[in-house]
Amino acid sequence: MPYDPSAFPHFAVTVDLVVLTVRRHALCALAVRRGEPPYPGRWALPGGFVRADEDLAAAAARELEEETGLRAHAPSQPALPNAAHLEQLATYGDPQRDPRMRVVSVAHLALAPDLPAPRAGGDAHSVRWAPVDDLLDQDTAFRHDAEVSAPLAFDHARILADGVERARSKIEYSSLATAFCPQEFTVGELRRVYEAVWGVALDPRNFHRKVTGTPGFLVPTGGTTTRQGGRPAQLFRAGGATVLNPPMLRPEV
Amino acid sequence: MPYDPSAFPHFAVTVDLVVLTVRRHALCALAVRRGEPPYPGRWALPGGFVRADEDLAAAAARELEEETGLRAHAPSQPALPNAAHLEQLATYGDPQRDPRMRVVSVAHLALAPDLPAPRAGGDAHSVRWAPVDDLLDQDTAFRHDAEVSAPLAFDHARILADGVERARSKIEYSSLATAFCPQEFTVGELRRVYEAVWGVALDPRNFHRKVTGTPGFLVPTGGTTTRQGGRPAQLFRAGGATVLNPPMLRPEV
DNA sequence: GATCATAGTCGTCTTCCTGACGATAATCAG
DNA sequence: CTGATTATCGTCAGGAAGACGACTATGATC
Repeated sequence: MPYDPSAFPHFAVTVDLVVLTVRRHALCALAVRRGEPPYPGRWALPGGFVRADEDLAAAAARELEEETGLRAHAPSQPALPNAAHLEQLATYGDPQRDPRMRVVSVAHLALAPDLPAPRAGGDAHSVRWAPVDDLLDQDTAFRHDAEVSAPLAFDHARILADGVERARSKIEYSSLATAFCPQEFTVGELRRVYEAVWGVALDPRNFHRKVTGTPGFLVPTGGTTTRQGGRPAQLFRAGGATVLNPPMLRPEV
Repeated sequence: MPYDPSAFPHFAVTVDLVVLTVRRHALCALAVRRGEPPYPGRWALPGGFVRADEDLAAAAARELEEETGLRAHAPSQPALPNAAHLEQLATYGDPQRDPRMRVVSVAHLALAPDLPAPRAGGDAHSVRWAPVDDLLDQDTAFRHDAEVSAPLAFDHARILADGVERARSKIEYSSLATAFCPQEFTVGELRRVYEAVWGVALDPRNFHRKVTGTPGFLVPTGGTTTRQGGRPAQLFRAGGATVLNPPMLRPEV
């Protein structure tokens, strides 16, 4: 096929990952500390170059596995152990976003259950889960937790904010919140996911009525657990339903 | 800034446009006929290469204006005449999607009011509005309208389908349907937009109650019109509200 | 000019869903 | 045994939506 390679500009293409999980009642994102310029020592989202013969989704899945050990699952394969939800988020291509060269980044959003510990690629201190509120808080100059005292590198604060907003809105009308839970979970655990992602308190009784009354959302496994304390709670798996109609309503204030 | 240009692969980056409008009770998309290989003679979405110093949104706005004369308006400037809603849709980067080379396409979605006629770049026959159902119908071999008898070039059928689905879902919970209307419009005209985009019939009385009862959605201009026949209808402009809560419900079947 | 078709607008009624919240059940820590 | 904690069921009032009747104001037709 004839074409003229000089007839159009060349770009580097990367994938960046917004990997979210819920830890200790807080929505957290995976952050890596940069070792090299630009922005050495600053925290950034994990990511990397797309390879010459690699699809965008494949590149995102590869980066996710390299950083966390998590496998991405396609919508068709819903219940692998250690599998995370992965979807494309948006693409960022401001000409000035990387001082080195023209880079277009295709950001992806991954939602994962709480993991024992982030698997560092090599240096255990170079990757961590950080509460998104800390990462996005611009006014961190006087925080005593120096680990997150500078804003994210590049335009990653913007990307993270977009990913968080996507997650917040998407759990309203889809069953995506179950992606934050282990394979078997209780209604209370699912409720705490909503509470952490939205930053609100939900009425346990109304929440229970809503999720157990939506056909196909939850299927009971028969087991119970007391891992949250209190009365034993029924265990559920995510049902086949992917859309939630009518949606879960996010409280106003 | 030191870097090694051979350390990562180079890509061509394009923007492709899904430009939607409502004409004669049908949801239509802008299609251009390709003159050169690959896929000569086939219909495709408008689009083109991103320039070396151009932001993605700017490239999409430039292509939109080149093809239609429409200006894109940012969310801050809601009511320019001849302005269309423009937003990023998704990015497509399958290594095989263009047989010539590795091309990553950042697709954008534009919603426009019905236009008098598509402004061709040069050849008036090379650009047209086509009903999306015709463009997406794979089984067009025996249609007598030969103009749309072949599937769209590249992966543009997939992109168009994604754009249509985005529009269909987004008018549920936002005031985006007004982007398909002229600056002043009636409740009935707005209802016909929903009916065309969703392909359903809506009850005029319930629709009227819903849209006029949602604060900030519509503001009356004081005028009336009989351009639809029948009793004169009040004219409205789009109000400041961008989200629709509770949403407009799309009928089940 | 009377009649009719068309489109717009206002109400009513029933049903469903939600938010608020009382009450009961089953565990663990002392 | 008592209290704290969490889970689960039930009740009630208010709001929103679907179904649909009724009326209004125009242009078209006879």
